[in-house]
Formats: sequence, C-alpha cells, structure tokens
Amino acid sequence: MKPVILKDIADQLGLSITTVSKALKDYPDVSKKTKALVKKLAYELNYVPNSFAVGLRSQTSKTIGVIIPTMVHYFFSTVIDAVLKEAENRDYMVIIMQSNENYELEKKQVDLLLNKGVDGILISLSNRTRDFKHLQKILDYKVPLVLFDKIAKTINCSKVIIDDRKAAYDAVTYLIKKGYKRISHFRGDLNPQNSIDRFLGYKKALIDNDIPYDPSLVYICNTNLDFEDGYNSAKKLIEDHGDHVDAIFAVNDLIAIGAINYFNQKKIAIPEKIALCGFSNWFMSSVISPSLSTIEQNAYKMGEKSTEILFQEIEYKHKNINVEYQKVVIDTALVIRKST
Amino acid sequence: MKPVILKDIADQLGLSITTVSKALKDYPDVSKKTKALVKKLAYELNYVPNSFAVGLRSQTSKTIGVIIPTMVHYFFSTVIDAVLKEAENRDYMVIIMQSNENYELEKKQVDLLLNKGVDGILISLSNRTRDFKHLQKILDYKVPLVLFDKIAKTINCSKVIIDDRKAAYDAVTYLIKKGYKRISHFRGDLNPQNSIDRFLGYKKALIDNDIPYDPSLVYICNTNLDFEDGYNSAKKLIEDHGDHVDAIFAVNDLIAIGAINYFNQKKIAIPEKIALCGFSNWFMSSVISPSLSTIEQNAYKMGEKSTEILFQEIEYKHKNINVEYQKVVIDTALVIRKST
DNA sequence: TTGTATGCGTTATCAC
DNA sequence: GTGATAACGCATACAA
Repeated sequence: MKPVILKDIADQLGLSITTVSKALKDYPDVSKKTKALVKKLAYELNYVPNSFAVGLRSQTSKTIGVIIPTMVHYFFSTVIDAVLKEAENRDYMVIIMQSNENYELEKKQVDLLLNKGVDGILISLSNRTRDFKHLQKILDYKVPLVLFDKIAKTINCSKVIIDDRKAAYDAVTYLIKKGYKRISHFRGDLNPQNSIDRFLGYKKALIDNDIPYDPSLVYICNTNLDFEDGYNSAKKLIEDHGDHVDAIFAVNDLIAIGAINYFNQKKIAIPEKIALCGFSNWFMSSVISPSLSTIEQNAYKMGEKSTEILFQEIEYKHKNINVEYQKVVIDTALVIRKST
Repeated sequence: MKPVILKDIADQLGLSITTVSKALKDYPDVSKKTKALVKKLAYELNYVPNSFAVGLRSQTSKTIGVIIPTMVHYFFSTVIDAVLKEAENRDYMVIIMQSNENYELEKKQVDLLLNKGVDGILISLSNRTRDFKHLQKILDYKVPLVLFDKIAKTINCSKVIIDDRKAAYDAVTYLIKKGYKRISHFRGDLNPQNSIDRFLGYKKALIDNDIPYDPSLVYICNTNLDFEDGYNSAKKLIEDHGDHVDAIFAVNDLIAIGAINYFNQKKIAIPEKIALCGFSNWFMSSVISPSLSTIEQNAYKMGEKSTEILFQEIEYKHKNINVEYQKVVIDTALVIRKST
C-alpha cells in the first residue's frame, strides 16, 4: 500500500495539484465547492502530507529533540513524561537521546539533531561536559534551545532549574534546628553544578548556624552507582566517625536509601542514632522504612515548563518575534518524614 | 548561520553539484583527485546531507518509532534505555511516544509515525487495545514492526515476549515446595494478556500440586496505581481471610512492595506469617526490607532483542530479502530473597 | 477561480 | 570523468 499524495487526489477529481494543495490549506482563492470536494476525498483517502516534502520546503519538522544523561532514572523519566505529554498536545514528535554522561556522544547527538532539522532542542548536560561549543552551534543555527537542570551558565539561552543551593541550605538548616550538630554530607561528583551548589548550600547552612564546617564529614559519591555508593559511604562514615556524627544530608534519594540500607542492616537506629535527608523525593523515599525526609524537586513541572518555553520560542521564531530568554526557577519543598 | 549544502562545495571548487555528490559517495567514475578535494572541503565545512532531501528521495529516515504505555516505569525505561543504545550504535534516531494506556492515542501515534516515514516501529500495546487495525496498517505500508511484551497474537509480525505463564507457574510452584498452602494472587487488570497469563500460571501450579484453586484468594489490582493497590489489597486480604492465607504471588514488584508496606506497618511478619513473591525484579525489590523474592524479567534484553530484530528486518527490506517473522522468548529466572 | 512554473537539497540516469 | 536533467512531494509567486 502506498501513501496517498496530492497527485492522487488531483487525478481523481480532475484538478491540478496546486488547486488541491490550496483547497486543503483553505486558500481564499479556491471555490467553496472545490474545497468541499477536495477535503471530502482527502479525508476518505486518509491523506496526510509527506513530512519529508513539507520539511524540505519549510525547513521545519514538527519534531523536537531531547538529550538527557540517562533514561533509567526517576527524575529524568518523569521529565521526559512531561515533555512527551506537552509535545503530544501540540502534535509534535520527540526524538530522545541519552548522552550516558559522555561529552563526545552529547556533541555528536547535537549534530544529529541539527541535521535532522528539529524545531527545537532540550538538553540536560552530561556531568562531563565542560566545553559548550556544541551548544553555541545550536544557537548559531538559530534553533531554539532550552537547558534544564544541568545547565551551562555561560550559554545565552533559556534555562529551567531549581535553586539547588537554597534547597540544600533549607534542608540542612532544618536538620540543625531539629538539633543535629554533626552533619555529614554525601555529595555527588565534583564537576556538575548541582553537586557543587548542593554542597555550597550545605556548607553555608552550617556556617550561618555557627557550626564549624568539617571537610572530613564530606564524602564523594559516584552518582552513577548511587545506591551502592550510598551504602559504602555510610559504612565508611561509621568507620571514620563512629558515634561522632548524627545526621547525613545526601545529594540524592538513592544515595540516602543506600545508606538507610546499611544502617538498617547494622541495626543503627534512624533517626535516633543518625538522621537522613535525601534530595528529589523519588517515589521510593515515601515507601522505604523508615520513610525518607527529602526535597521535592518536581521533575514533572520542570519538564513541562522547559517544553512550554521551547514551544514559545519556536512559535516566536516562526512569527519573527524577538525572544527574551527566560530563566525559570522551579520551586522546591522540604518533605519531612520519619528519617529525621 | 546556514547549513552547508552541496551547492556551496560545488561553487567553491568550480564543480557541478552532481560531481560533488558522486565524489562524496565514492562513485567509481569520479577521479581520485576530485574525490580528495571534495571530501577535504566537505569535512572542513562540516557538510552533512540535509535529511529532508535524503528522506524525500529515499523514503527512509534513519529513524525508528517506539510506542509504550508509559515512560515512568522501571520496566519500560529500561527497555527504552536498550533501544536507544542499540539505535545509537547504528546511527539511528528514536522517536518515543506514550500511549498512556489509551487506544485512540496509540492509533493516532501510529499514524504520526507512518506519516513521519520512520523506517521501523516498536510497540508495546496499551492495556485497552483490543482492535489491531492500526497494526495491520503498519504492515500494509510494509514498515517493519516488532511487538514486545504487550503483544497481539493475531498480528503477523515479529514478537519479543517472556513466557509469563511459565514464569508464574515456576514462582508459585516454588512457593508450594517451600510449604505454603494458601496462596493468594494479586493479579493485574483483566484484559492484558500478561495478567491473564500470570494468573493462568498461578492457577495451573496450584492444580498440578493438588491445591484447590480458591477464587476468593484472587484480588484484582489496578496496575496504574500499583503501589497503592498492593497496599489496599493486602489490607483487604487480611480482613477477608485473616490467618487463613500464608503467601501472596503478586503480578508485579510494585504491588508486592505496596503489600510489604502494609504488613510492615501492621507488624505482620514476612515471611513467617505471610510470604511474598513479586514479578519483574525491579531494582527496589533488592533494597526493600525484607528483600523481595521475584522474577527477573530482563527488560534490557527485551529492548535489545526487539531492536535487533527490527533493524534486521529494516536491512532485509532494504536488500529485498524475504523476512521470516521471529518469536523470541526472553528467559526469566526466579530470584529468591528474604520475603519467601 | 484555476493552473503553470519553480524551488527546497539530494541522487540516479543519461548524455557528453 | 564530468555535468545537465529529472524526480521525490509539496507550496507558492505568478500567469491565465
């Protein structure tokens, strides 16, 4: 079976391709009668314009591209959920690529997307991305770009983030007010801005509350192996500090849950002996025992907002309206449960 | 900045577009010198063929489409992970769509993908899909199609599944051998084949082991609300049967974990008072306390195999080789942990 | 009101 | 060895 093309309709009605094309697009210079005939037949034959041809002429594809570090992750799959729904509402398609925290791959994927003629691009950067020429290239090609969560401060485009530093600051301040004094931080990799900001928030909360910052209480976790690293860091923490620590602020929920698992195994009471606070409000954090205090990060809203902005920029570009780049900060909230 | 096109290269070298095109494609009738010149400049200018033009001519897009019921799900995000990696290896792009268990949407998405000219389609059907005309349409258009996990038996195409009935049978047989006698089943929705097969495996295991099948021990869970429904069904189970039940075989891990949560809250000892077995080996099942016995479903392998077959069919179609549709059954395995 | 001609960028056929 | 031309399907400026 072959797809129906304009010519099929034109032939069957004894019209020219042009007239059929115009009729379908409601051009004012086609008679009502003809329009009705054409539309009826087009509907019956299930006509859909060939997207390559449309793309070739219009240089638009009704498709957006998304690059994320990894799919198998509550945060990102939720973001993608939102992106897909927003795109669906606008009859857009979504090409998704995983950089696997690999800069070279990310760069190549940007090229593929540009080449594919996507109408806009959403990216959450790989942890290893330190050079942003590929992002600049997107802008040079005048393709709308929105960065979310893992962003590049120096690139001039719209961004959707959370205030990691403030969220961490609030969480640690809460721990301090609760009476915890020796608060450890299980931080993420050294490079990504999120880890840095959460760490800085942690540090500032200590200092603002006259608790000396003790670097020996900070453990670096590999955020690819979150759970395992949470477990191992908890073990190390106890080996290094024994009773001399009463709370942990973890850079994400999985790491916190790994730590909870260790403490449960060793029968170290949570929160009596040691309290834990995570980050993200992953579904499991309400289910684990004890349930985990954490920070609601609102991945869905982040995906939704990013996509909204992207589509607005696509529309503006189309209408030749000047776009003002936006920087949106998605609200976070402390979720208090049994682990603190 | 404008993308570089063949004409740019041709103009700069004083050649015709034709020659440039041929040189880049290593046609034998272009001189070595010209080829070298063209390739060098093309590389320097970062030339990439316009994908709309290529698509328009070749009717291929180097893109495949995937439709799944939902993204935010360990099983599906893992499948997608595999699909993306396999596609990446072949320099293919992937368009992903969520049907949200909505048949109408699934149908529309198939149309969009066909219209988009994807080279192949992977689908895991929505639970509400009972009519398969949209799948037949894909085949009518001669677009390679592979169904995975949630399949339609009557559609003549390649399929990748697990043997749900056998896996369930093995799990329940194991429970029986362990000495459990009053085994409840928390099943999924009535329609999807997976739920049906797992239920049938459960039933057959009972009968083969001379344990009477008791319908009052079967609870239907809504697999959109898995966790909550697991919790609620556990509650109902105890209300209905009290001590008169000693094990549960749940249709998926989330439902089992919901039930574990209820039992933990009510201090009903697992597995002493009641044992639990899940299905899928979701990451959390090894982390929850007590850790959950379950069935390893190997989502990654399923995604990998499905994509492999799809690409093989795409290749065969391209080479005009006849394809034999495959039906691949991915191995499952019982994973025994502390909950049984 | 309808139709002709042209171009989007690439590639295959055929002529030189 | 090279290049002119047509075709993929659609949309528009322009002619009739």
